[in-house]
Amino acid sequence: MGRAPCCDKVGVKKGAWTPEEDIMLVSYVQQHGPGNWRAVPTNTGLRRCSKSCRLRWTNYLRPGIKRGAFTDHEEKMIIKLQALLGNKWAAIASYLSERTDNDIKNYWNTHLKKKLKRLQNGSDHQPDGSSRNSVHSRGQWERRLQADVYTAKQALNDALSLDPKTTHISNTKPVQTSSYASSTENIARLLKEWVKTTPKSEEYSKCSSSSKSGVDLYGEYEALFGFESIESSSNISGDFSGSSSSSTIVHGGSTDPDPNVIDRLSDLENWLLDDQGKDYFTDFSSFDENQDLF
DNA sequence: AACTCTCACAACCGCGAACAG
DNA sequence: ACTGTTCGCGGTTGTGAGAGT
Repeated sequence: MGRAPCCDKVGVKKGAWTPEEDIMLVSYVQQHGPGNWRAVPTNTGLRRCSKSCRLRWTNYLRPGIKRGAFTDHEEKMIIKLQALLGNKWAAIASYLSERTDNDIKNYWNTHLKKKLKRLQNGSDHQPDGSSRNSVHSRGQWERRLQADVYTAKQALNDALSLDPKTTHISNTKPVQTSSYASSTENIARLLKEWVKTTPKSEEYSKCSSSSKSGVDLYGEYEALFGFESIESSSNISGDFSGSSSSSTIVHGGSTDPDPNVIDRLSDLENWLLDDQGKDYFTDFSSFDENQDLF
């Protein structure tokens, strides 16, 4: 039998959300909390599909969402987690506080996928058949990566196979009405952006231009896979169990993480933050020959 | 200045899982 | 156990902005 549409397609508005719609949605969620999205359009008068309301809330209006350029550390986390988990964006997002799965997915598709492909193609480039990019070192690297991915997967499986009733991986904050108040910050930001006419920030410009004009391939690898400043990202290790969005890992509700679980996750966490990560990609020795790739 | 191309990101769509009756 | 509904996820598309010609 056919699947019932999530909403009546007739009269449903599509496209970009207006600040007025955002305010209507936020005020509704402040009152009733997120959930029962089916009822949102009728109760708010929004001429939007329930799915659209949920998406708008989870990706843009929800409190605690960080916008703007991804940091080096976030980039590295995404790369490693993607290698480990595949395109499980919600799961990856659970490790990156303040980022949404949609944000990460977009960033991967528009930046990281291309970046990695470029780097991979560059390393495969063997014009004379006797490139310094030896199959030997490449093979070593692949084996090391496979081994460590296996180890990390094992750690993840162990952690996830624990009894959910006693598993408190997350110290996700309990849902409180007051927590929605900070949505006003998101609204304020959206309103600000709505009327913004100023040029993009320096950081953003730097970020977007670097992908086109970068010339230091070695530096690119270092930047991608080095973890030189873990301290600067203390929220990852300190807030490791804190989740930003819904996830397959988070079991939610508790503010008292089980220390056993944290211990069992440590292999994975260590791998994610491991400084050795960059070594996988520095076995390639012909960076200087591939500068034209950028 | 006008046009085209490329990029980045917000939003949509369809599928499957989870849940309720 | 079955059926219908709702939700969440991942892939894909649409579109505006900026860069290039």
